[in-house]
Amino acid sequence: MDQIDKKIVQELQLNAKISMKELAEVVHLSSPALIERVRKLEEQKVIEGYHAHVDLKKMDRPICAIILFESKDCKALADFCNSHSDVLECYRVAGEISYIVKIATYSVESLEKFIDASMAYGTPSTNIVLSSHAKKVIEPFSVED
Amino acid sequence: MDQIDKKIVQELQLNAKISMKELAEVVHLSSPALIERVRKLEEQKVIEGYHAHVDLKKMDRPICAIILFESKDCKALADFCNSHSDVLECYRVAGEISYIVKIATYSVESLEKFIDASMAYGTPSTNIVLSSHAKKVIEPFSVED
DNA sequence: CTTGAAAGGATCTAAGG
DNA sequence: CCTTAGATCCTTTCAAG
Repeated sequence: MDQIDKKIVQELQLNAKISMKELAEVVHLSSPALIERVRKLEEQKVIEGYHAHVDLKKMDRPICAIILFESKDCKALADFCNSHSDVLECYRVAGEISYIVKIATYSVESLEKFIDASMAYGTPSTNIVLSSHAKKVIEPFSVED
Repeated sequence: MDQIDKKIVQELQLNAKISMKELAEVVHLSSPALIERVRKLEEQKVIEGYHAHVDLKKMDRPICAIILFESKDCKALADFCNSHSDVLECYRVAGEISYIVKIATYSVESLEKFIDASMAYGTPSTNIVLSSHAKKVIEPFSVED
């Protein structure tokens, strides 16, 4: 991962659909050289994939919550979460809290329904998201950080 | 958003780089019809963008943590988080906890450094992520949920 | 790695249902 | 709002240096 690879990864994080020709110009490389680098980044799985991002509100999921769980049976909780369409992300964590889940749902009613269902697997503590910000470009860790 | 649009969004979430020709075949539509639908989904901002996903470990960020903050000055905390390269996501939430931040960093030492720096803006409670799962395809909310 | 040329696709347009 | 067919344009690949 030299500086050029970093720039390539950065650009593809911002815009996965940029053409190889245009990206080649951005990093001052010829198309064949650029394409070979991108191929290697994909092969090494530095780049895991290319995905469209959707607006949760437009998907009728205006309510977002982060739920902290204390649970004795993380496996059962994980299975519940993975099979529930409201769940976007789940994290097994070390500490007093054992599971953290991010959900997006339709209404306060559907949120209540989720919480009630989840209580079979642990003790939820629900935090409604008021606003959020997610980084589009993740940079390789460097010592300046 | 009819059934075809849902399928289009689903496929583009899985693979942003699928060609319009191939996607047209998947949804049993002609290329021009498919392209027009995709254009509208982009224009309506149902699809917000297309991004490459990277492997955090390959970016020298093997340690992931979710940090819960109690803070009196959320603005200052938000500014700190938005300017720090370790921070991937941050959420302003309602409740006892006021801020939830997801970070990815290089080492226990760099984690400590982050926590120490963050303590100027609030009281952090750090949860190290042991394992995680994120949904690739977000479906529109439907009554069956 | 670069350049340039050739091949193969993809997208766009136009005409028609 | 859709389809088909044709034309154009662009990207990628290949060969040579």
